[in-house]
Amino acid sequence: MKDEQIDAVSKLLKSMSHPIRLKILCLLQDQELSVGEIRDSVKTTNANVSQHLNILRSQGIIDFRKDANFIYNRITDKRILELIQKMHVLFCPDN
Amino acid sequence: MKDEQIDAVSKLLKSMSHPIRLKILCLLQDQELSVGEIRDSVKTTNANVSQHLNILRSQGIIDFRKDANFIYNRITDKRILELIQKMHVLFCPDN
DNA sequence: AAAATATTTCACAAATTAATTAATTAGCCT
DNA sequence: AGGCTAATTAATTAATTTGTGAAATATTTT
Repeated sequence: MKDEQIDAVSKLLKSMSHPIRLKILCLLQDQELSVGEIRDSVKTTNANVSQHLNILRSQGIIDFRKDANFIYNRITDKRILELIQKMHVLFCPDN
Repeated sequence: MKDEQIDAVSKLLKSMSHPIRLKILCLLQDQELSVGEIRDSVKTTNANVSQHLNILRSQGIIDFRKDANFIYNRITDKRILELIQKMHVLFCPDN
């Protein structure tokens, strides 16, 4: 890896390396979820989820669509899906 | 992933997500290197490399052996090797 | 034993990250 | 329009991370 790539990938990893954000990504693996649904799953405040979502959005990892006054989030980058699957295989062999 | 696994994996990712540490891991993919060799490659101070190595060691990602007054470092966890390879395929398709 | 080399440890300042609360925006419904 | 719900933004504070330089440790060499 070249230095630029190192920088880009480390930023990506950093944005995935917070437990709340990693959990969000896991939840979004196979479904889209609203901010409120995510908030309930990760058990924190609305504002906190919103901020974490923003970090993932600014990295281009997730995208959202608006429906009424709900915002549905989903993973846009297929490479992230692959990476999460790989981590699952490597580090969570049972289940 | 269960919550405990989420926590464990996010710690792992966090330790890999600093550019210096990611570069160290890339360098150690196929060879063992002394602290000084790593210092030259990543262009920082000895103390800084030493501290980053400690973070990787305490995560069980790398190990070292002593030879004279050199310390040679290598990756111990094969899963880390696989993960790095996957990231390389996904995010650095050319080269 | 002293000097030199390789690495680590320590203490500190600067920068970044994270959670919390309150305020704000946006869209729906009656 | 006014009230309600969903989500975001902003400001503040606490905690963590990072890099640096100096001192310490360990081993080799002279």
